[in-house]
Amino acid sequence: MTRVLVIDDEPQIVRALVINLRARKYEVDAAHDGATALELAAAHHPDVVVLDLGLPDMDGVEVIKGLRGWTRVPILVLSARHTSDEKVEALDAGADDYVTKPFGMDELLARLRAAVRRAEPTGAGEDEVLVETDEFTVDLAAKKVQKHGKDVRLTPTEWHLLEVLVHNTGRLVSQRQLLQEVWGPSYGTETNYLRVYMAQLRRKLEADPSHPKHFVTEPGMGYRFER
Amino acid sequence: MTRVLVIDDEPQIVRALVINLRARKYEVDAAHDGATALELAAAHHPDVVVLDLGLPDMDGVEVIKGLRGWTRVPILVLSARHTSDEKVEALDAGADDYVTKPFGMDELLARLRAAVRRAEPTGAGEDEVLVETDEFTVDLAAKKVQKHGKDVRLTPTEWHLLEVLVHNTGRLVSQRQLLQEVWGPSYGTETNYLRVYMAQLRRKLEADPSHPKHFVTEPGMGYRFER
DNA sequence: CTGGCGCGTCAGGGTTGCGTCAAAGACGGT
DNA sequence: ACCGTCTTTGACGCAACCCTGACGCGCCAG
Repeated sequence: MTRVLVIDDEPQIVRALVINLRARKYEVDAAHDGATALELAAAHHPDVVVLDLGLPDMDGVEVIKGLRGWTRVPILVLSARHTSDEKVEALDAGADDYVTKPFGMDELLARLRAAVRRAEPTGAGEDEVLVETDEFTVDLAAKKVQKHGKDVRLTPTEWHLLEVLVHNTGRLVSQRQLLQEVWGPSYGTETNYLRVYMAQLRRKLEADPSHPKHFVTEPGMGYRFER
Repeated sequence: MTRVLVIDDEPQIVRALVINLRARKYEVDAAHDGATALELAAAHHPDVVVLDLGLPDMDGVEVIKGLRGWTRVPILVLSARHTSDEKVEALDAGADDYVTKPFGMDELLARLRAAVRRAEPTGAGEDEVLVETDEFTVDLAAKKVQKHGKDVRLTPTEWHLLEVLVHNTGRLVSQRQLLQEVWGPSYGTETNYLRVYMAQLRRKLEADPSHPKHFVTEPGMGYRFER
């Protein structure tokens, strides 16, 4: 059974979607704001997400990024905005499709089927949501890190950096790529940022920060996360 | 480089698409009817297809089915028809997205990026990026070298040199080419650099550095990497 | 035999890059 | 408006890397 997560703050839209989806034998969760949506997604691992960009608590694009931090689940965006910019922004943030309101239910369902269909066969190669080392654990979905069972507090930038590194476990990530993914495309040479934040990550996570086992420096090239 | 196949019978639309795509460094093929489209797709294996449903020789949906018979390449449908039925039919036939004309070029390009992005593999089913010899292995994706199972640390220049040689496994690479690829286009005669760094590579990777088996010198010409 | 050429090896010095610390600046919440 | 947290920026020491020059060896031609 296909699990759908519907995120929208307008009750009548949610109701219409839920009714139609349930009638077609989908399993449906609903959230009316971004925070609970991210929680639900982490807890239930839906097969597809329907997301309204106009949420009360946070920007819809932030929800997309939050999901894309740990999963490749198809995201179908709903929005009342017709402007090209909004669409481009959402799609480039990681959305798979963009439907403007008002929408035809038939079309939405067809787009949903298309999104689920192309995700299916890839579903076998599951992404690791929980990455463990001998001394700490990274939960990409819950955005939580534990060291010897105790929660570790990371700042947003620290987390983002960790996320990129863990996504490429074992692979070398160039300093340029790290800077552009964490700080934005206009960065690329500010390697001092990396030095500072790598030091903080190591101080918080490594057993011996001055002799890192998991956050390895490859001088002149980049950094590598080793399990 | 990403290969795009554009299928449309209206010359001005094809021209607009081709110009925009080429400007963004896509490799573009164009077909103006379904039959040649299917041929081109089979011959060139595009990474994404942009398909106008209104073709002179056959129904666009037939083109979709024809493609879906053997490939999962993302298909982005263009159409002047706004009716829900048409969209549903195309999407259920196997299309990935449906854009109605007139369309905004920005939006189309964003949808194209989204389609290409999700088709990209992550991590697992990768290309052949592992080169093995009897004594060491080179992982081009992770930028990692192991000798008898133990990691070997290479400096950036050493790695870069190795990369060029491995990319041309079995072929002779001229000293000029090596110098220009590793040190930059203004170099070409500083063969002493090569001597020093080849020696270091051999010392780190060869079983008997003074009698190299894999990093072969072709006197006066260049070097060759043999598996 | 001898000189020249190309290649391999080695070691020293200038330079770059990294880790660390500290402090100033920006931001958000109370 | 104040305060705490996070981010940015600068300075410094140290290690590693890159370049360079010198030397030895083998090969070939004169």
